Amino acid sequence: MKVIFLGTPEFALSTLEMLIKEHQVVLCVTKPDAPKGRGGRMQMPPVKEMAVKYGIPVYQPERAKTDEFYETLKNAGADVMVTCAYGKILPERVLRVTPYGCVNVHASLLPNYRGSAPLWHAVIDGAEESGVTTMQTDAGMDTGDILLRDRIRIGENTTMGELHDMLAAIGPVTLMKTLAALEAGTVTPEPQDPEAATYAPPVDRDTGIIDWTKDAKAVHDLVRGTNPFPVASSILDGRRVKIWKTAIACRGDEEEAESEAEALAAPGECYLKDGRLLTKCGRGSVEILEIQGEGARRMTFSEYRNGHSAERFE
RNA sequence: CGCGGGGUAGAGCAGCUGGUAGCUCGUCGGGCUCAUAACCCGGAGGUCGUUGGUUCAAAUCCUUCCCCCGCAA
Repeated sequence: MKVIFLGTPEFALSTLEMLIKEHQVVLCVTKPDAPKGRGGRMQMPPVKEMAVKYGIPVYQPERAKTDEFYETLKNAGADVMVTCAYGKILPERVLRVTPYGCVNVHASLLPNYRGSAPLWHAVIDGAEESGVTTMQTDAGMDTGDILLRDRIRIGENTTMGELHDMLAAIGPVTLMKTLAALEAGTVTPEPQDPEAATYAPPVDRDTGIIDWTKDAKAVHDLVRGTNPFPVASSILDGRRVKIWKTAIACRGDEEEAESEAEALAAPGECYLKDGRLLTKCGRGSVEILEIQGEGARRMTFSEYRNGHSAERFE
């Protein structure tokens, strides 16, 4: 089929590449170049880089609600539009410029985690499974009828980055099945249950600030759910630090009770137990495995402690 | 030219109002202990990122380049 692809970040690359191989991508729509990284130099979105590499026309409008946007997509003469983390809501009329409409590849099991950051929230919430959903895009925020879903399990220590890679790997597969089924007319769009919907709002640096009064599991989930971006952070003895990796040392529940002394410790307090350097949480404790101070590289907590005090997180 | 921090023993840091370097951990040797990421004693290990300069003298001041990182986007 002739396809218009709309996507922006790295997550969309595997899907775009598969489309290029299996179908004919006639136009790539992506967000405008933006200043990025240290130095603030302009950089093109990952999707644009790939499109350029394959010699596919690129369109980078600021807004999607313009006549120009509508005309451009309509004139592309495609059979179907595919969106994958494009980052903009498409107007109703645009969704109808191709015979097969628009198919969205979303990194969650809809109706769970509608919105822009499903990967992050699934891990932060401690969800045990996730997956990829393809849907017939409508004018809402990930509210369209579901076409196909593929599931995967999320491990206890899986990071957001790892989940990203897993879903980026199956996304193209789910999409190919979806397109084939659409063409063959063998798929029945299934409406989402609005009552069951949950939302995944954008994450920023503040999302990663650790609340040590929460349970060890919640702290650990936040750390892995914000790795490798925006990364969990806290204040340790007055210094800002990033916390890249933790392990649950003690859940503090019926299965894994804390000792009396531990239960009384203040949240955020660091202490040694059985040769391990632990940090007290609201309930239970975690072992910090990888930490990073300002202006420093990532290192183990033991290394960090050689040159800094490490009494208590705030 | 977006703002800013940093590159000093194997690791993490201090020293940076100039006079050839110190702490913690590790490591090696010895001691002590039922035992401990315990403790005690002793040793090895650094041309202080790179280039040039100022000076009687620079890790410490100025300069070139390389690398790392935080913030903001």
